Amino acid sequence: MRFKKDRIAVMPDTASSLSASKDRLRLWLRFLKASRKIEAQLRDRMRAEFGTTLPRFDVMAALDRSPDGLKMSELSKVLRVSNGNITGIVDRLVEDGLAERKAVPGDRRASRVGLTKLGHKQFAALASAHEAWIDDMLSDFSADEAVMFATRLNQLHESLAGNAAGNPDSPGHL
Amino acid sequence: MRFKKDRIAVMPDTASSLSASKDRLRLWLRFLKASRKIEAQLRDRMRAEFGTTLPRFDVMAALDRSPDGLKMSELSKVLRVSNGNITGIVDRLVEDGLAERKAVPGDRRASRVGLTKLGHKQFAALASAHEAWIDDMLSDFSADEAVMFATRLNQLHESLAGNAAGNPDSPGHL
DNA sequence: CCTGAATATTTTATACTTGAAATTTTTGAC
DNA sequence: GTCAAAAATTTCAAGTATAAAATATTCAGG
Repeated sequence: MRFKKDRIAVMPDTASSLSASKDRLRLWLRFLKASRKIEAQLRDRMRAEFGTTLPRFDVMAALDRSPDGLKMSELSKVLRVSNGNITGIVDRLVEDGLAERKAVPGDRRASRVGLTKLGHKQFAALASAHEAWIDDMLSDFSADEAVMFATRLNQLHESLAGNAAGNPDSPGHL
Repeated sequence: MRFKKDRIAVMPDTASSLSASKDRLRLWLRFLKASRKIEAQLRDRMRAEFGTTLPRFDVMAALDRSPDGLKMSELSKVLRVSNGNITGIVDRLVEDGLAERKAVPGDRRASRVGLTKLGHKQFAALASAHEAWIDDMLSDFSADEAVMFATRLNQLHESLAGNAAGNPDSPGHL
């Protein structure tokens, strides 16, 4: 005996809810598994081919699109990571000559971080390789299917709580 | 003028590939964004309501399903994280009385890790809350849609390289 | 001016994560 | 039996991540 969803009142509410809950849990576990596998491969290739990391790439991506640089707090808001975290990553980028901190004229508390010439150059190579890796890993998604899934994922993201007031959305790259 | 995918030879191959590549990149970025948002909410609730973390939960989930316990190397394989990482997480679970290491009779190198009674009890509460949180966050996915997406994600996972030889798949929970 | 609230950032403490080196124990070839 | 390879785990160094406390600076009233 099988239950069909279009037969009403055959399956009690609780049983139906339970199975939906399990299905959603399974969806999340698969989601996480795929996401981690893709991230692991990206991390390995970043390391092997460019000697860098994903967090550094994310910061560089944000800076590459901002000709005038970003303040530390802007970086942390755009990338949605903590302030203290950004400090460390930017420190290392500066040590490597890929980024620089410039004083903000009217405000001695803040500084503006931007990529150096070398930073922009390295990011261009990184971004190009990154796009190719993704294209390869997701190659069994057609362009149409990719657009469809991306749209659905965007709806999911919108529906999730935590879009704190004053956060208009879309930090751009991420 | 618009291009349609069913009109052949209208759009040169290179242009078509380029846009597919961008579509897949966008898909990946949305994917990552949604995944991170869900993880962030789970982490916050784990912390706020149970004073624990996602990595601890993952380890406990693996142990909860193994009555005889798991060796450190088995844990690290199942969860796909490094050996050294598991050592630290299990250390802290042991400190908190949630897990215990038992010697393996014939082999003084290895030990078997299992949940204590308290560990099993806490995990039951954790798992129940976790499933409810996911059910809430993914509530705009119907059961059918969840199954469909999970299937597609599984195909994606299968298609990704890195399923090292001798790794039959499916670590169970994750 | 002065003082307290707000802002920008860094520092600190703790935990997670990896990859690689080190340690201990087992096992197999001889 | 000995000894080197293999296996199980831990230790280590470096980087990533958070939350919370500390520091420094700006700004708004009074």
